[in-house]
Amino acid sequence: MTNREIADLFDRVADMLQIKGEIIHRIMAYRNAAEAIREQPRDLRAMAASNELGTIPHVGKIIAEKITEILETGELRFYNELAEEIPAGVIDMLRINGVGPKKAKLFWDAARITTIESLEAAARAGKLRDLPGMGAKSEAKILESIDAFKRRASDTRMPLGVALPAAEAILSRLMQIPGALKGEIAGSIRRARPTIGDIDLLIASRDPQPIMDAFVADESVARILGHGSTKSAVELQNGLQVDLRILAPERWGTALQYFSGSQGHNIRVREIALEHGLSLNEHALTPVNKSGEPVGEEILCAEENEVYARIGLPWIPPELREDQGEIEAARLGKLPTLIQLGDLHADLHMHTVWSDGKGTVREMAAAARARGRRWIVITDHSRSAAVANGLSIERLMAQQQEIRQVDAEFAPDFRIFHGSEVEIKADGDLDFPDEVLAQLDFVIASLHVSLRQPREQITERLIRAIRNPYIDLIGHPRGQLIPERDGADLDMDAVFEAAAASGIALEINANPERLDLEARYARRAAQLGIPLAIDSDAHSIHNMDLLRYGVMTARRGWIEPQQVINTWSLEQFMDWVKRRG
DNA sequence: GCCGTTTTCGGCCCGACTGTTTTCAGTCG
Repeated sequence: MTNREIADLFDRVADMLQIKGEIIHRIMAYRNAAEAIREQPRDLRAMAASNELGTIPHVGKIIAEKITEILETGELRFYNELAEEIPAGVIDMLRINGVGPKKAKLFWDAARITTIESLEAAARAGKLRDLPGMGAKSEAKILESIDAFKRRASDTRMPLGVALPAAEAILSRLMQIPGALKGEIAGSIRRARPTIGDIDLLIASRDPQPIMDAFVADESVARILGHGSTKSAVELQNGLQVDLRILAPERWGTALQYFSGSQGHNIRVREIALEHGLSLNEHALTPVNKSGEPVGEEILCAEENEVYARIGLPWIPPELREDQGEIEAARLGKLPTLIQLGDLHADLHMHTVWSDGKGTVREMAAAARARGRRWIVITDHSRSAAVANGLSIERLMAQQQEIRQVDAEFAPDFRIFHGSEVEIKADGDLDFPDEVLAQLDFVIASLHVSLRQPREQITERLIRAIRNPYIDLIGHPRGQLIPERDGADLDMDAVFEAAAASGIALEINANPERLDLEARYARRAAQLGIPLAIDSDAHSIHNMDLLRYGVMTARRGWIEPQQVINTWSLEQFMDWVKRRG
């Protein structure tokens, strides 16, 4: 089983324990462990072999034993026993908005309802309203939620690349309204999660009503879900839910801290606040005694850094707030200095009209220069990428002539180098022979085909490319597409080991459909000393603006500027390429 | 079930909203 499957299994255990009415802290222990396993970049199998499962946060002796059992037998007896007791459909009901463990158990016990379908039938027949704690309104709400559940194709989350521009557009319209003092996108967008469940907007104002009214009347709104004076929620045409909260500017700091999450991070922060005798919520810090009763005046925080400062911590960048070690690092004064967009001097991966791009070499160069880059590498597709109009060796050499010519026009302030995104073919061979690669300034190798090969085969295929001294960078190493395609089944420990040994760089592809390497792998790679590159993979001049998503992903992966080769000086970069051969 | 800047036992974040209730339980984030 993969890490993700094991994490899902523990979440399922938590669901079942919740329906059984187990104490919440035991349930949270399973949920915390599941989340930590999902974020773990190393294979649990390898960690189990070297007795390292206990180093994963929220994994103690008992859960480590359960992981070992799953790895050895392919199943978990504890889960099987629970599954025999509780019908699968009862767990499914938890996915209906408004149905939690208590309601699910009630429907099961009192009405013999064990599927979403029979829940819907019972609601339509008016049979739910008479159950204890239920009424006609609750029944109608459940029907509405089942409809909404069926409308959502699955548990689809929106790619960051769709959610962020939508959020920016709405927020900028709202900020035009007089009385809107400050505005920020909070929630998982601010933390740069690659997929987004809903948009959280925050505005500081002393006159919320006109802003709220404008929000629910916004051109992108399809449906109003709630419309209060400090909090409203709408659904957009594209199905995304947007929450807007408006609060007084003197409470901005606590509110932004709270609404940025993550939940796990906030729990840790609030625990630390309590150690300082302070109870933290979105409104303020309040001095409390041991029993949690208020013993003093509210402490207001107008800025987020004041919240952290009051509890003895430096401000923590939102991209790190996942309870993945940022609290410990903050306590020790060891938070990373995260990379910023302005640190990037170069873009090392882009396409032109020579293959499947929309811009000419000259147009791409001018656009990159206008965006503050100092050099670029043109990396069109290689010959076997027929659908992408891949270049034959003859066309590659003709392209080199054009690139040298345009480079001469732009030099010395701006440089254009000649590269290629060489296909790693299904049999593991590279698409161009070494003597052709040797004539290029910088070479990327990428997987595009046969991504579903068995783990051993595809891992070996990638490692062969990594060991080729003419390859400088592996493009989008895992081949994932957001939100619909998982990455290849690669043994990432082996990939990283080979990369560290060869000195090759790995890409954080900035295209929001890729964001590959994703943050947890980028963090692991950087820890192992593997250089990274952040590239737009632009197929048009507009695509160059996607670079920011790569930077957001890198920040989420704790990446500092010097770990990324496109932050280096041109001399340093050329030295590095030359030393690679 | 996890965890330790008082602790290896006894804690474990905090509030808004909703609907059903006469003061609270359940759900959600």
